[in-house]
Amino acid sequence: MPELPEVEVVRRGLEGHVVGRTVERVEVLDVRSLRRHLAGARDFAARLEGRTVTAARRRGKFLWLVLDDDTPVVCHLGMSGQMLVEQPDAPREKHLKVALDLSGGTQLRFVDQRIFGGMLVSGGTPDVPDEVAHIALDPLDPAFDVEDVVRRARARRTGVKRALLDQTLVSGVGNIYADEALWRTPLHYARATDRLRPIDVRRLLGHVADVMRDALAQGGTSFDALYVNVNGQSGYFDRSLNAYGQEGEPCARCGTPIRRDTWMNRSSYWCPRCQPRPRGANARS
DNA sequence: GCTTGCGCCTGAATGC
DNA sequence: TGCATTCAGGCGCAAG
Repeated sequence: MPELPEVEVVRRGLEGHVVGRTVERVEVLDVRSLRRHLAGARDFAARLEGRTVTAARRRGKFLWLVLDDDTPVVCHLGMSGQMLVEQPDAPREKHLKVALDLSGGTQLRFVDQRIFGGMLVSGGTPDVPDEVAHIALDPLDPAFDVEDVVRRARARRTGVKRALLDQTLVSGVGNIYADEALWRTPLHYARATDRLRPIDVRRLLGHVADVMRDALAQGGTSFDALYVNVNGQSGYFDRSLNAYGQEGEPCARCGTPIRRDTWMNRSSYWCPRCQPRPRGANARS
């Protein structure tokens, strides 16, 4: 699934291959991918056709193209979304949802098996589309304010992993990177945020940024790499995962088998020795 | 106002 | 073999 580094790789691909091109024709193959564009598929197409793409931007896992009338077109990849630039006559993917014919004879395709993602023409500004307004900055954003996040995290009465996954506190952190950053710090996922020391939160946020930067470095920045990544060869994270998906494997730090808990209808992986489970007031999951 | 949990989706993996 | 169930999880939204 696309995590923030993958979304950034996609953004760079769009910046290199889509910015400067004009949308000549829009084909919507599955309206469910436009369900958040309330005015419907026909309106979506009308708003894009004839417009030139001037920028590709990102905050957290939200991605948007800016058109030459300053309209942002928001794209979210959800769990399974892909953005591909291909020849118009290339074989169509099974889950192709939206195809944009671009000037210069290429086609931008939005492919999404599980339809958790989608596209929409947004209100708001090119810098902050409406759908992104409530999303916090991500740890790779130059304006990311660590001390502000430390303060706001400690003001909450919740568990530390819940806080990491809350997009209004810090954006771009998914289940995989939350577990990896907690392992690196190390902290148990159920530690109460209001009982953490500021230095612990600072360390945690530093590890979140490091995990993302490591993955971005591995993911490459070429469009070839983009193809590789979105085509499911996710060698991207696999090599460097210490916790996520490692149930039963020895912890790289202490050798204790990694545990897996069911948590919030998903999984949490943790080392029982390095990340001891908190008790009493220190726990909040 | 803040925190918590559900539902959206499909297909691979698993169970009977 | 074939059908049913489980699991994966980012996000918006409603309920607590």
